[in-house]
Amino acid sequence: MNATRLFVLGSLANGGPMHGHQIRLAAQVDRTELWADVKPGSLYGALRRMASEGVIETVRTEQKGNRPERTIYRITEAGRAEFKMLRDKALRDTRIAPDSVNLALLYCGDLSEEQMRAAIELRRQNLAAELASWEQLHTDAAPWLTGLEPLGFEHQLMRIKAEIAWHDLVLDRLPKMFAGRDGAGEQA
Amino acid sequence: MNATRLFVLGSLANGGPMHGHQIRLAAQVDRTELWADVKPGSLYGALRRMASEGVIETVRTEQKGNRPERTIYRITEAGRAEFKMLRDKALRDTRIAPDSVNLALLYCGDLSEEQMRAAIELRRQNLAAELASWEQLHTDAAPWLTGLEPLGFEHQLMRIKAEIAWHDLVLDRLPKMFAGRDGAGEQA
DNA sequence: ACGTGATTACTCGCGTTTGACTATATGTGA
DNA sequence: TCACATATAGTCAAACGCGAGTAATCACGT
Repeated sequence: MNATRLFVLGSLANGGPMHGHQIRLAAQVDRTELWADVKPGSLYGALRRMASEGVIETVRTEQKGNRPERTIYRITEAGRAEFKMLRDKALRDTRIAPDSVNLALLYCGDLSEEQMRAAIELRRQNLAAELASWEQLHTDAAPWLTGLEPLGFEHQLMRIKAEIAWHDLVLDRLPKMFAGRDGAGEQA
Repeated sequence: MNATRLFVLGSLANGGPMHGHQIRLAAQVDRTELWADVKPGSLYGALRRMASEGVIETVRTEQKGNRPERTIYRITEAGRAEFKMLRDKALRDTRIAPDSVNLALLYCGDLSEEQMRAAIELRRQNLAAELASWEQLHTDAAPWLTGLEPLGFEHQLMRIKAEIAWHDLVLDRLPKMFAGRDGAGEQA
C-alpha cells in the first residue's frame, strides 16, 4: 500500500536531499528497488504531489549544460511523520492480494488436460528460473546485507518455493480433475 | 494484470448480457469476487471504457421507478478475442509482486528487538486468522466447487501457510539478528 | 403511520500508475 | 569522424483504482 510514497520518503530520509534520478540510482545501489519497483513515471508524479502537500520540499534546482533541469528535494518534519506512519502501516499490513492465475483458472473450462499441463509446466519452469535468479542475487549480495534485509531475501525465496510447490500439486492433481469429464466416454 | 477487464469479460462471456450491479451480484454468487476483488468505482469506469473501445456494447438501458438507470452490456466478438488473450496472459504471468513488508524491513533500524517481535507476532496472528477463514470458506464451498476452482483454494491456503512459515522463521532468527548490535555491550 | 436500516444502482473526484515519448550528452568501436 | 548504443533527466496523456457519496426503493418492526 502506497509503496511509492514510502519509498520516496525512505530514500530522502536515509540518503539526504536528492533529485529524482538520483533517487533511482541510489535505490539500485542499495537494492531498495528490489522491494519497491517504482517506475519513473510514478516517481516524478509522486515527488510533485508530495512537494505540494509539504511532506517534502525543493531545496534548489540545477541544470548541467542543456540537459533537463533537475529538482532537488528534501524531506520535511511532516514527511518524517508520514514516513513512520507508512512504515508502521506496511509492517501491519498482511493482506495477500489474490493471484490472477486463480481468476484465470475459472475460465479454463475449454482447455484440454494437455493444454493445462503445458501451461502449468511452463509456469513452473519460469518460477524455477526466477528462484535461481533470486538465489544468485542472494548469495552475491549476502556479504553486504545489513540489518533485517536478509529476512527479505528469505521471504522472497520462500514465497517462490511455495508457488512452485503449488504447481507440483496441480500437476499431480490434473489427471484426477479431468477424470470426471467426457473425453470419449469410459464405458458409455 | 488487468484483472478488472478479465473479470468483466469473463462475467459477460459466461453469464450473458448484464448491467453493472448484476455483474457484482453474480460474482458474489459464483465466488469470482474471491479472486478478482473489483470495487464498484473500478467496475463502472471499466465498463464505459470498454464500451467505447468496442470490446463490449450496450444492449439497452432500463429504469425501474425512479432509481438510477442501468445499462445492460454484452460482450462483442472483439471482446471474446481479448478475453482469451487476457486469460492466456494471466495464465502465463508468474510475476510475484514484492511484499511491501520487505520494503518496511529496510527502514526498521530504529526498532528494538521487542518492538520487532511484537510486530511480527501480530502479523502472524492476523495471518493465522486469515488462514482459518479461508479454510472455513473452503470446506463450506467444497461441495459446490467445479472445474479447476478447488485448485485456487489450495493455492491461497499454501500461500498463507508459506507466509506464516516465514514469520516463524523470523521469530526464530530475531535474537541472532540483534545479537550483533550494541544494546549495552556484551563484555565491552 | 413512521422511522430506520438495508438494498439497488450508479456517479464523482481525486490520487495514482504506466508506457511511451523527448531531448541532450557521452562513450565506443570501425 | 561517423554511426549507434547508452546514460541522463524528466514530461505527458490516458488508463486505472478507489472511497465516499447519492438518491431512490424496499423490508420490517412497532
